[in-house]
Amino acid sequence: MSNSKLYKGSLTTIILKLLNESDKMYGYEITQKVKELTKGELKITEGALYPALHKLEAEGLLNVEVKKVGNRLRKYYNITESGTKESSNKLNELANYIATMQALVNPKFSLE
Amino acid sequence: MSNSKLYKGSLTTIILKLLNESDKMYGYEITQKVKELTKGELKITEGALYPALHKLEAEGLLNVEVKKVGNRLRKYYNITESGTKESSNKLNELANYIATMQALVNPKFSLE
DNA sequence: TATTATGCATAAGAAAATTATGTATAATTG
DNA sequence: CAATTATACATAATTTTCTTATGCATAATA
Repeated sequence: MSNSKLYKGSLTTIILKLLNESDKMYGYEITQKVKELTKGELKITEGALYPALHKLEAEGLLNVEVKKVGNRLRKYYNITESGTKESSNKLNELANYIATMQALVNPKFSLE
Repeated sequence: MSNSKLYKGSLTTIILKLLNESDKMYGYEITQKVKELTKGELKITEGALYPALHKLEAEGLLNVEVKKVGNRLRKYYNITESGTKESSNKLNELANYIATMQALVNPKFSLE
């Protein structure tokens, strides 16, 4: 299977990219950052985000550290070495997907 | 709900776009056209394509016409008026999604 | 003659989201 | 000061959309 798949896993890419750029982030912070960067265009729902974070942690791409801030808990995630590699893979996949879709939709962007 | 969703329905967009540009196409032809335009990057599977075509027809976005070619059947689909409108919507959604992802992934492409 | 290409289809299962809840604390607003 | 909104986590039920597997049949090619 050498061909790329139809892209449907944007969320993982977003999470890995953001965590690859910052020291650590917690879930709620990610939702706010995405809202800010996309001017409200994209809203990460909690029902999607938290399971995704748990999965990435289980796969060893993220580490988690619980911190008590005031009287509330925060789970800070930071990216692991293999998470960094996967982040790079996912970003390449995304760039490839975008190029592919542009070739389909706009003949001007034909693939070489 | 004014915000765009995470993009996961590329196939419908592809089908509507191709049919909006040609008089009529049949399923197998669509798979080949996509393969050609994307230099093999994207392969539409039949398990995804045929149900998608049936759904678009049920929604009134496509019309179907069965033709016998040689000794075999082909189902030619052509786009309806509302299909053309939906095609335009889907293409806008896609362009918007791409811009959003680029803003997330590459700060250079910040949304104005 | 066997494999590959053409042409349709559906069913089972997986993946990844939405929507709906639930719990709890902190801050703001009327 | 009471009610709402924001912060912060979580899970369950459901839906959507895909992959993989299978089935049937004809035409072309090796």
